[in-house]
Amino acid sequence: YSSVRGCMILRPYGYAIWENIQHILDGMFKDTGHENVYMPMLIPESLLQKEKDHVEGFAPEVAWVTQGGNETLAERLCVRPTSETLFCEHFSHIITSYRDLPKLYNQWCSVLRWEKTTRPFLRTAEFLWQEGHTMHATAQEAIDETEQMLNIYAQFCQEQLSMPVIKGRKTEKEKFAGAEATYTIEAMMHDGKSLQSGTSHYFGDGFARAFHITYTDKDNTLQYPHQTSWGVSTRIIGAIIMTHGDDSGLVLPPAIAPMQVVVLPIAQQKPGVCEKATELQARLKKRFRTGIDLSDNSPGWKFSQYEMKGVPLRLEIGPKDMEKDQCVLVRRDTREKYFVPLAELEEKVEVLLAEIAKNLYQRALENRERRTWVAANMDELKEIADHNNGFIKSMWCGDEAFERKLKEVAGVSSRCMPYQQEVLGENRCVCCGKPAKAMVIWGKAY
RNA sequence: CGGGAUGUGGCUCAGUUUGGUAGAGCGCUGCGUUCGGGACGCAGAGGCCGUGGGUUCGAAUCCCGCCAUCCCGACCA
Repeated sequence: YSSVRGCMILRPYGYAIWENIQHILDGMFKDTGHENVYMPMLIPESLLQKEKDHVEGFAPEVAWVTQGGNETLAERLCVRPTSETLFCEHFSHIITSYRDLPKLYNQWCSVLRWEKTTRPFLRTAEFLWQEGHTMHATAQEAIDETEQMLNIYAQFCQEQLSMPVIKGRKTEKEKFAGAEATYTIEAMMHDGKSLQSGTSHYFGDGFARAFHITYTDKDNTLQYPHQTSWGVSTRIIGAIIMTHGDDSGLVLPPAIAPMQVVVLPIAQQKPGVCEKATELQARLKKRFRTGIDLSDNSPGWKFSQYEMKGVPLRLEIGPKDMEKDQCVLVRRDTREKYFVPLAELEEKVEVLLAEIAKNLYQRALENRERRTWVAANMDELKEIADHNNGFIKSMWCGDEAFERKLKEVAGVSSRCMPYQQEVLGENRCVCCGKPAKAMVIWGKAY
């Protein structure tokens, strides 16, 4: 934390993780036709007020700028908690014809929310994120965009972060302020608590109407465009820590690890060892993010240090190895040791990094499956929730009152209605026994 | 925002009950010996005891306000 309440400092190693995440995601956004822009950090109050649900949702947690220099401002400005309103105002100026659509914008920035309770990474007052904002001619196009971006997030989490996620839709109670529908990827942490790891919203034309964004269609009729927004934040770093970490510290997925391999000399005072270690680092650097530690800390200290930092692979090189023209590779996830002929080093590193990514995914998936239950009625659900953290699947009639009730009696909230719906038991609501509308996953959230 | 707890070298904490010149371990600096799972010896540096006020001859210690952090709950999208 910094000296400002709830605000976190990202030091180089942590920021490097974010940069790697940014780089991969940004590529995925651009591959699907999105362009980066930058909007101001400040929003005039009148602009924030334009969409009723939106302002009601965010007003309690925005910070205000009321003074510039020595002058009190005629209109106060809020520090953006999210930028829908700024994008909408801008869209209202630049969209006039169907030829102007779609607009596929994204921005990387930080936002500020005056949270009552903060938690490092998971809920900080200011946090880094990307927010995509898009405008489309038709509802269907916007719905497809919402889904496409959710799929990109899910793919990123599963393939790059080795983090299984459940794609689904949020209930009315849990959806974004001003959205018609909110979609989410829900991940389960090591301790069974769930974390919303990314969201994608479909707005319909609600904001467009509030901000008077219109375009002329091919047949010369005035239309409202349909809108989406979607975001992933530094919270995802918290998700990585809590999905894969163990008692020795971080375990980082190779794709985003600032250092994929760390080269550690053994008996480094012996002639040639440091030179050999440096040479191996230089070799590996051509293909992998590779670090080296030539400090005079003991080897044991270094082992612990880089395990704590979650470096996926450790390379040990000492006099005994040099005699045999080999080195030792040790995996962070399983701590397995491999004696590797130097001629095969790059190939072995490549294979092991891929195996680590796969194994991390499997482990996380197994943890999630082990902690997933089905509840047929409220008593069962409470019984499960009282003794476990995890996902509880059950049928639900759609009544919001029951969401509040379950929060009250069992401490769980609805995480999502998964895309992959199932019909459990006799398809009756877990609370009232009436015919159900959807299967919901309940859980304790961070 | 409610209930509870805590702020003392970089970190973890003792000292506060019973007011009397600020302590430990780790870390840090230098030198030497070590080095295949968090090495060791010697010598050093480092603190307006969260902050503002009050009581007192004297406050880390007692009283009041504020700020921050942690746990539980509410809020959260």
